[in-house]
Amino acid sequence: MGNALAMRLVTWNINSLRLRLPHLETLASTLRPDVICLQETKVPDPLFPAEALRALGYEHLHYKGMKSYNGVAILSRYPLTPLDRLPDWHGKEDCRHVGALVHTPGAPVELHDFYVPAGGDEPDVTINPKFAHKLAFVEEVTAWFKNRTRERTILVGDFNIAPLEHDVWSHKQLLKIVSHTPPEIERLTAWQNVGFVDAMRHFVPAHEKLYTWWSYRNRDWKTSNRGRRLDHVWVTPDLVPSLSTMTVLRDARDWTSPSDHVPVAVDFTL
DNA sequence: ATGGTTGCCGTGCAA
Repeated sequence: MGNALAMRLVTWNINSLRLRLPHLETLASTLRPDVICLQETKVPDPLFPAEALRALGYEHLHYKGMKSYNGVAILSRYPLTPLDRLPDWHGKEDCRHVGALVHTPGAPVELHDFYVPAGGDEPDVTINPKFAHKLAFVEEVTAWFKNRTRERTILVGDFNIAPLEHDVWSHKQLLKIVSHTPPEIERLTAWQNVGFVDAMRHFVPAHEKLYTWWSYRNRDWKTSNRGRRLDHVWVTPDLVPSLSTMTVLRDARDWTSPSDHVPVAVDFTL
């Protein structure tokens, strides 16, 4: 970005960092983000392609990954101070959260990158432990943020919950589908109400459809357009005046061998 | 109501 006191932030569930490294290069050269938060990197730390990312201009890297599943990463042109001592959510070492102070040309901002559990297919905690895990994860994260100072903080990631009626293609048909059920939405809303503002909906009114994910299982994602907004950018209220633009990079869903999620970019004047 | 596809790997599992 031209403005020295600005930051372009992208969040993207890349669904395998190593497979889609060429797409990340495209993203880096076209949007030129200052900071990129990735989810589902699916790469153990010793195999993380750090050199390739540094070559793209992301000198500062903070990541936590494992074999085959999950994995999150922050790539930054600005120096990072990783937040160590983040909780081990739900007693699992499953690489769903990293955080760092980002030393922008303005004052530092605290950035959290989350990959919330998808929760399986059955929205019933008594028969589906993955759904129970998802609800418990959000509850634990909510309780943790209640005890922190909540200023100059940004939360992004694949939250795997589409909370608003127009965050899904059919509110009525998805009410019993994991990602849009009332217990998930209640918990996500409680988390947000700890002290965050939905930055995407700051730009796009609640009555307009807004999606970031289209299933692989639709032959023609664009025609059927059965999308959901699973990816989010939240900011503390003090950062709302610094929100400048927001872009959902819908075109990325048509890239060769795409992720099922598309990148979301937000520009700040910090 | 069901099945649809993808990535990880080398089989089913998770999404």
